[in-house]
Amino acid sequence: MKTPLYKYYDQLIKKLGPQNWWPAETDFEVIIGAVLTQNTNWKNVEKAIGNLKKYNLLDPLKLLQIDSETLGELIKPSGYFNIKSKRLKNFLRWFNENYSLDIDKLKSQPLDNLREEILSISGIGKETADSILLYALSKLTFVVDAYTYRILTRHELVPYEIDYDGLKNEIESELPKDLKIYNEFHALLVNVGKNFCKKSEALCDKCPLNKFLEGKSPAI
DNA sequence: GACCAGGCACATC
DNA sequence: GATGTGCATGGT
Repeated sequence: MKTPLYKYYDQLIKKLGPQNWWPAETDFEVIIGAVLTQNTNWKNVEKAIGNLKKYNLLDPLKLLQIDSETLGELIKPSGYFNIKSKRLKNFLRWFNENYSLDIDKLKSQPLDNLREEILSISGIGKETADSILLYALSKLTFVVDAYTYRILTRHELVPYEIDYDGLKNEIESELPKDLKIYNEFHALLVNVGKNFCKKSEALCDKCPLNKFLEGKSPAI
């Protein structure tokens, strides 16, 4: 017997198909994107990452070496560029001092220790940390974000009072412990959040799955 | 011009 | 422990 959240995942993947996240060419690019997309439209992040690629700077050592002001200019399109420049520098210094800028060394660490370590970096909160862990390092941890909360509360799949850890635990306990499912479910929720379940709309009226979930139409 | 976008740290009560 | 605020560009 599948849980309600697992059923919801099934409906989304059947309707929308695999999202094949994260949209990046390398694991390191995932990490940079995870910081740059904090409270920011992904299109703006793409412009910023495009600037880094243009100057061949999407590389841990090169980004560690350039000064914060130059980095800020390059990532300006993603917004909050001064603070994000510092946050990237914080990560890169930690990455260099503890793992010699070697992403394979990061991947070899156990999830719980690594999550604690990454969360201790100033500027890396829970969502950014979990995004890095899941999408760059292939660790089994679910990524909660504003879309996750909005969609699942509006569908009454979780209570409105739930917080980040509560939502994360609820989803992880109701889904199979499977990297592909964690990967796809989060990406599907972002898709639904962007295209159907918008903030300005009180209800997800346009969501193709809403009527089914309310039991008012046959299964899709 | 208002509102929104794949948060986070910090101040204040 | 909850709540408020600054950070900033670019699209709708």
